[in-house]
Amino acid sequence: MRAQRPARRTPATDALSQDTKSRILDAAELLFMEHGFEATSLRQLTAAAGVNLAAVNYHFGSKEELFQAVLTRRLDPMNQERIDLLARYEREAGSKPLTCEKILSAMLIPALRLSRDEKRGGKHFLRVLGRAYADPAPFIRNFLSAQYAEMIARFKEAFLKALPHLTKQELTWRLHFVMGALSYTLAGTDSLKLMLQVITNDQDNDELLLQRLAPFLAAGLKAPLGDAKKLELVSGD
Amino acid sequence: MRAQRPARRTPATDALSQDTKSRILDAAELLFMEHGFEATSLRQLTAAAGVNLAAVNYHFGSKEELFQAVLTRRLDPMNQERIDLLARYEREAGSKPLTCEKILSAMLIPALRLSRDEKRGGKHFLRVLGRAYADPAPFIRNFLSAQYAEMIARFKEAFLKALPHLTKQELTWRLHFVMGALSYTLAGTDSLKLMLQVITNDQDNDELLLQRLAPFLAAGLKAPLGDAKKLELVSGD
DNA sequence: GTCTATACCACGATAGAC
DNA sequence: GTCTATCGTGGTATAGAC
Repeated sequence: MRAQRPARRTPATDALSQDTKSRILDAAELLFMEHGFEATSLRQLTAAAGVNLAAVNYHFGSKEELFQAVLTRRLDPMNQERIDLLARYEREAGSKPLTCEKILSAMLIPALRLSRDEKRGGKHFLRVLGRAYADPAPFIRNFLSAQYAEMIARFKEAFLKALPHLTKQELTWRLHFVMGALSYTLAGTDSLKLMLQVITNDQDNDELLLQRLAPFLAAGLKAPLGDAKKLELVSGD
Repeated sequence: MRAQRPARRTPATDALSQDTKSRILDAAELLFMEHGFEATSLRQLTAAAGVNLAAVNYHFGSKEELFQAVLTRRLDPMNQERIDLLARYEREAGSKPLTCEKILSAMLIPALRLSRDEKRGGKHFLRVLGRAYADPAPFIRNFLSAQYAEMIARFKEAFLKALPHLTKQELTWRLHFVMGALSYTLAGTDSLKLMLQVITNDQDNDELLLQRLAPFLAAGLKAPLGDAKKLELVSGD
């Protein structure tokens, strides 16, 4: 069989162990999820993928570029889905502003679908993504901010219309909190689960999780502006 | 001057370059903050601390145990402060249950004080901590869940009294979201700041940040239980 | 007890043979 | 496209100086 480099891959062709590039991506997604980026060696990665050590550098240029490829493969379609869903909701609503809950749905549903889709990495990928958010490596930070730029801008605009009482700056911070809680939750960090003694069984699935997260975030977004004295954050002893 | 190993260190003695152990801890805190745990080499760390390469293994046993020492040095006192502050609030309130805001204050104020205290690592440490939450390494996950166990248990109990309409399980999840947003925010991940185009100047300090975070979290905690249909999370496309 | 120099094997990356 | 050999650097262990 002649080796060739396909211009564009479809989900169908990714189904069972195919070309070198996809095998590397699949193995990388799994191992980065289990051990993180730095703690995953190219030697164990290429061994798991059944390819030569040098194949990563040949196909992706470096370990860092491989990581970006792992992220972009799932993240771009998911964010595009979010943008499209938001646009559809806005079309359906006509000139009326969307509710907070509706806008949140446009963020959460594509993430939920991805986490359920084993063919697209499922929870593996979201955990890699959640960890990437907190990574201090500049190449990751710059990459993520570029990947998210368009989606964030659109949702910010939608939230501004839904929450006219908030200033732009206030909304920016609240979106920061939303993204924090969201990525944290989707990443499913075990440390917190352990801390909180959560028993995660199969019934307690991602859909139920997001149904719990959504009201929490919606209430936070709609909250009245903070009063410093009420919270006694001024350190008086 | 005779070399000796003090049984217990005080903040005062940590003020200016002291013994090998403290110099290593200070350098580690700074470098782990800047580059993360895995990306920081013991060679650059010991060079920055002005000690020999083998000193880390002599004093701490391994790089992993050094990381735990970096965490425990700040985290234990902060969580003890949280527990004490909550107990004081409960004493002052008598038999009445505390408000959500008051309980959140007991969580946030010690964190805010730490972030402001340059002598205790300030923001450096909180950023290391935020990243540690998302780290998949088992030794970090187990360590953190053990360190937080007591604090979480006490606050959970307090919140249960303040929010009698929530089931224990529901509260567990909401605390998960709270910890997510909190650690994320305190960690101050630049990727999100970049994504959201936040201009962080000196006036936009941590106190202001927590004054914004607290109402958001309080509203989320007090939110009514979620309604799945309202959020249209059921994927009917 | 504390510190230093050094040796060890695994790592990411790359050049060059095939 | 793939493979092997090799380089500089990573964490770690230890022998011996003080």
